[in-house]
Amino acid sequence: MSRKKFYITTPIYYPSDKLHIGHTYCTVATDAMARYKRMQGCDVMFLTGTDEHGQKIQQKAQAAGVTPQQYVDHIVDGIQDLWKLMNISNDRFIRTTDDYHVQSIQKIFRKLYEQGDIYKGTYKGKYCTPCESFWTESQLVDGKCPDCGREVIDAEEEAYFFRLSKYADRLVEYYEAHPDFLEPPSRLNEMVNNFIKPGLEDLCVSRTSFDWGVPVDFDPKHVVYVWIDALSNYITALGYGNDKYHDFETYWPADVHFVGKEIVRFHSIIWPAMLMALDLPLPGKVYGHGWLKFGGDKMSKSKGNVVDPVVLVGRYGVDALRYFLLREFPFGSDGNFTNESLISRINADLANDLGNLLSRTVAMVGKYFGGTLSADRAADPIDDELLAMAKSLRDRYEKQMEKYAFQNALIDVFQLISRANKYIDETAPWVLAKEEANRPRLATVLYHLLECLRISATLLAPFMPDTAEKVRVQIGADKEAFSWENAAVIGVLPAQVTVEKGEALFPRIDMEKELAALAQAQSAPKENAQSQPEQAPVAEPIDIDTFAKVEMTVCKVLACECVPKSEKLLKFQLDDGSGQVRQILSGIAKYYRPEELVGKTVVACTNLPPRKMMGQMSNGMLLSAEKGGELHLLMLDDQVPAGAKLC
RNA sequence: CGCGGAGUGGAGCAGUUCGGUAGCUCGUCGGGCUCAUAACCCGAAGGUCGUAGGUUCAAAUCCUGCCUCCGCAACCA
Repeated sequence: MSRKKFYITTPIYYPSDKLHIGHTYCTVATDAMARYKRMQGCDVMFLTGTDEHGQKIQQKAQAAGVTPQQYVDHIVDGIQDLWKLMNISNDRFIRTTDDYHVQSIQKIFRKLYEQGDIYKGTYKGKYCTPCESFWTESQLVDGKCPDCGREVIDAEEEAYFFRLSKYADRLVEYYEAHPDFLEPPSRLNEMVNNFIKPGLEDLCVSRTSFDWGVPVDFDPKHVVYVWIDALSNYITALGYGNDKYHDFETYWPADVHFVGKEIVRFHSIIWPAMLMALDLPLPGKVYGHGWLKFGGDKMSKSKGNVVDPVVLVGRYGVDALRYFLLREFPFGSDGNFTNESLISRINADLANDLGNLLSRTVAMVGKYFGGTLSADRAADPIDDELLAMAKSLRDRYEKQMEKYAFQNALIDVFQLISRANKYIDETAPWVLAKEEANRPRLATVLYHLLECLRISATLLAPFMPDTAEKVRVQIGADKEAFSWENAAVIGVLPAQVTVEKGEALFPRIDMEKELAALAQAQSAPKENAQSQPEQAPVAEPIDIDTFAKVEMTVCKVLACECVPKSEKLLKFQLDDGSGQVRQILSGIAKYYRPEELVGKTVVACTNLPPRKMMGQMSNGMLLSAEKGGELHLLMLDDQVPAGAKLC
């Protein structure tokens, strides 16, 4: 009988920047799942990789003065280092710049073209020749280019399209027949309501505006756009359309794609439609996990609240971070990352409960038996509850893992750990140790504790591989004792087991000290750690002439009102000293109420091209100052006259 | 009426599918123990489950209205 296969993937990440904790989260979850399936005896294929093409990379490389290939090579090195650091056990790592992938993409593209699922069409739009930009009808301002205000002409750009619309009905049928295809279920509603119901449009799958991509081999001025290039990685990495690998038959379809919720749409609509077109089976499941926020805010570079996994691993170790990520947050929903919660998890669960249980158990075997348990036993009814819990843990854990409920699986394991700590109190080994006659009973109690540690550590191994190994060594178990089968059995360790006292698994952390240290480590720019070519200077230096081009005019606020249906915009009528009323829209509705601004003296940049927002014209930009989420409109003394120029 | 998620003891969450004594972790207070990483164990205080109605013998759970918060999309020049 052949082993059951299990194929699991992460998204392929876009190496235009350093990866952060969100990518780490997804990859760690995938890794835990892969390790769990391996432990169960499955033939696992765990794939991750990088999506390296596209305009953004090309631009970044150009800015850094290197070739796109050099640029991505450098970043990908960093990503692979990060996965090594995080103890990620991926079986394969695909780069969309790998030859075999490129070759496959060309074949896929050609096949779809030849069978009519891809057709050559035209992207119609308005073209502004000086700006070399395409605009849609709705983007135009007064029928003119929104950037420069000049005339635009009708123009067409040649492009290839994928007949996505053709598959809309089949997709809906598929969702109905496989309600588990996309999880959590709320995400499916979102997809159907937002994208399928309004009608699917054919998808533009090639570009001519940049060339860092896979060329269409029969029409080389086009490059294949991200949809086909990136999504196909899940099959090209198995050898579909190439000779590099030969296990497509073995592993496809994937059992599950783990993806962030921002790319659920691509994986639940475009990817299945592509597979239908290729006449291939669809993946078993797409799981859209949530995002990690930081202190309630979305993480973003500009807010400076990006959590760097490397810093955390350096301070607390890989396993602590891996555990925290999967224990603290329900996999399907957004989670709020805070340094406090991280430290408190480590202290409460890993140091106090697990680490301390190991430490006290091993210490007692040492103290009372010289490190090797004697073989005599004496059972007691008080053991029953603990043992029942230990024996049944594996099945409860399995149920949660099969649902990708990592959080609940870990909670189950720690219930046993807690119960074992309580068992020590109930049995009071230090009392038993006082009378020689109690030795069999004492040995029994300690043996039970060691067995609970063995079972717990076995089941924790997918989450904390290194820690499980440390526990194994300390409790004197051999590797076979840590098998999936043994995790549901009591009595696996030899009766006369010999323990080996070791270091504390997780030293307790001083919360206050660490918070201070972390705040510093995370806010201080890591100048030396930044070896990336993309490190741009904080601001590009400009000369005085460039600066002088900016016209800043003092204006009086004549009127100010909210823009209907807009959360952010306020509409200003301003006296700029010209005698004409100038209208400017500004995204500061969150910070000011319109009536409080009337009559104020403000500064506007007045030589920006006009721009349309929410259907209204804006002729310039009001100056304000922002830091750390606070914003203040620049206001001058009311004696400054309207029309005065800043210089 | 753009789409979606969430409101449960001081904090963070589970429970809502298929109504039936409101649960977990942290924190606080009191007690116990000494094997252990000032750890562990027990107990207590603390919630009319956002709000107003409705269905029901019974609602955190089902239905309706409303309020608040948070994402996404269109607007942050």
